[in-house]
Amino acid sequence: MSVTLADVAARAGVSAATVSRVLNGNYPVAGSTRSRVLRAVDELEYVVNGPASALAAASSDLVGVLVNDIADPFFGIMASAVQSEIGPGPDGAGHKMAIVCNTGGLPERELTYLTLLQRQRAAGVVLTGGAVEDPGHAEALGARLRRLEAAGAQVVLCGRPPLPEPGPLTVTFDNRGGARRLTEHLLSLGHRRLGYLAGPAGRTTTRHRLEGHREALSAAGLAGDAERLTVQGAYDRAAGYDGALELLRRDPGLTAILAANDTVALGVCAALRDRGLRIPEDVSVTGFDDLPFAVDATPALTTVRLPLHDAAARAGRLVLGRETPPPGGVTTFPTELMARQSTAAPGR
Amino acid sequence: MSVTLADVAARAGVSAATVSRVLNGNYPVAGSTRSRVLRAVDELEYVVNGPASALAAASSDLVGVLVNDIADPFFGIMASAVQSEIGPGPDGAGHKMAIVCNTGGLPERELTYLTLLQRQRAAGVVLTGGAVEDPGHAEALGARLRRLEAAGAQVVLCGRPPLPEPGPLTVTFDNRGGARRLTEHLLSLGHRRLGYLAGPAGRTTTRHRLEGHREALSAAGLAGDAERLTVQGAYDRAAGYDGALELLRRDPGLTAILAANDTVALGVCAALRDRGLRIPEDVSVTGFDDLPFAVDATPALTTVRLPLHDAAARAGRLVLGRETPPPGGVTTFPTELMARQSTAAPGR
DNA sequence: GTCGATGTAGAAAGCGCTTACTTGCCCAGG
DNA sequence: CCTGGGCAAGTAAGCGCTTTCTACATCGAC
Repeated sequence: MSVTLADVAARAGVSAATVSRVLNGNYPVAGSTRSRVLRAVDELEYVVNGPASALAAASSDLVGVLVNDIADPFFGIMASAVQSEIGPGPDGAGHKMAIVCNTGGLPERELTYLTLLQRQRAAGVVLTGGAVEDPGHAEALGARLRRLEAAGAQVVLCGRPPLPEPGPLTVTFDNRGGARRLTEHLLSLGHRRLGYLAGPAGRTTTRHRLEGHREALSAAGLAGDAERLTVQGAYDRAAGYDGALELLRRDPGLTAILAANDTVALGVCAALRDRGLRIPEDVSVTGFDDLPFAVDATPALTTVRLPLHDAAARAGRLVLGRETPPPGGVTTFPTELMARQSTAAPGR
Repeated sequence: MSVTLADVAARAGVSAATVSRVLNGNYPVAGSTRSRVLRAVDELEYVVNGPASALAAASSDLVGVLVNDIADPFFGIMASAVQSEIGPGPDGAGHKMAIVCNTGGLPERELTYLTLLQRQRAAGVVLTGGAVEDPGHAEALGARLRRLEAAGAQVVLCGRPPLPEPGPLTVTFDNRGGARRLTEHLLSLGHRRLGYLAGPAGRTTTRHRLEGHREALSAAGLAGDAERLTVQGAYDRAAGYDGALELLRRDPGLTAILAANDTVALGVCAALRDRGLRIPEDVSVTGFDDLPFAVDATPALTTVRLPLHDAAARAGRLVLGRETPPPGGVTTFPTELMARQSTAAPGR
């Protein structure tokens, strides 16, 4: 039915072992034999049986990439970067493929997918996105990751904080510093009444950004207001819309709103506009992440750039063992303030 | 080292065959035996060896999803929809996983990935995005798809036109009708000098949208202008920016620009703004696709909504054989005009 | 009381590859 | 001229599952 190694071997007049060695290139084969085999492969249109080779070699060409939501460019960019590191390059070489798993941010789903990846005998797994801060889940997750590693998979966390030692390799962002600088930027413009839309509760990303924000406020002697003007919500547009209205209710005179991310910021802008408030004249708005659309918003969003592509590419290299990890296994990427037109000195 | 079927069988006091049958549930097993086996599975934390089972069963739990660029929400939305159909549901059941392949729109890469998917013995493949209209590539692609199908994979095209009979199952959009209605909308507002940014040459999506556009122009007796005011370009923001400037050069008095898609439209808006032109007072702008950010643009983009999620979900069901295809195998989804604030009667 | 269904479980033969081990060969050194 | 080392290729034993075929009860029916 389908062409096998043995067929190729027969055609080339060699043994199956030799064909395998030519194909895997990890054993000396004479030049003439090699070319005879390759010709036979070509003529028969032979395609390796991946499962068979994974079974025999006890490891597959598959790398799992866990994301909260692949439709969100935040994760799409990271998935794309991982894939371009592990997949076939411009030369067509490289056989690894990415299994993208949409967890929807749900802890159980995360565990389910990790088991499925172990079942596929994945060569590695990249976990992107912030982690859920539930002790129970953290433990279950840690156990699952250890089992994966025991099964021979390389685990890399990307964009989430390191797990307690000895945890998996980690590539993360300085969320806290970014949030601090963003807040300092607004403070330096003269803002004193800042609303903060914090993102979903119980996630590390949310907490780190909030900490950075409060750090800056405390340094400016505004710690008291922080509690009152912080609203939790999802990482989506609707949360931004509703959250902005809620903040205005709590303090109709606030002059700036920091959104949990760029998408939330869009919702904030829509709400402010519907309320007849101008940006930035009446209220300054900031995002976070610097996704491609941030620069196209009107006004262009002041935000914090995360080097999503670079970080995920590095995660991709680490998962393949193509890059040596730093001592401790944790790489933290800096974040950068992108001051644009959605922030200005308070005008009211 | 790792727990196998045999270990589970030993622990449950049954044969490996029985364990396999319990796990696959396609053969009668007595209730008491079944529960003994499941307990053993639990106690030993047994995880099926996917490659081994794929080898023995001659088909894996993997479904390939080819996209041009996973970082683009257009594809992200489709990938997400496919995944939610095939992957583990809310109940945790379902074992299929999606291998997302970024082709970058490159024909060779497309072929490379299809071979890789065949190598993985993928149960199915969903090809999204417009096809390249090169006869050579079309043939190579057709051959590759036939080989995949011969190898037992179910192939589904999603968002690209059907291949000549007997081609694979297809789910597609009425791009032409959408473009026609969009153009009619502008014509009915009174526009007579319309610029068109057509997207990359040699792709079916580009051609179909262009045809719809010209259809409407011809019906209005404006066929002559069409040629002159059409500019080809990429599907990105920069193409929109440059294209808009080029169109203004060709006809400084044009009153509307139709962009190849929403992302391109953002570039158009930026260029117009830089030129000091107001939207829609001076120039109306339209997008295509109705991606989430379209409604957040300022002004909100008039565009054509493609039911990306529904179409891709259907593709996901078709690829698993969970939905019976219509006779002929082609489903065309309608598109819908979303008239928003970026279009208005010409004001100059 | 015997016989064919019927329902449940086991035995064993692969699935197509990888890889440790073995073999055969050629050539340099004694 | 013989021998030992090194290279290239072959042999064959699995890898962990699925599935066909077989075995054996149990059971209702004649």
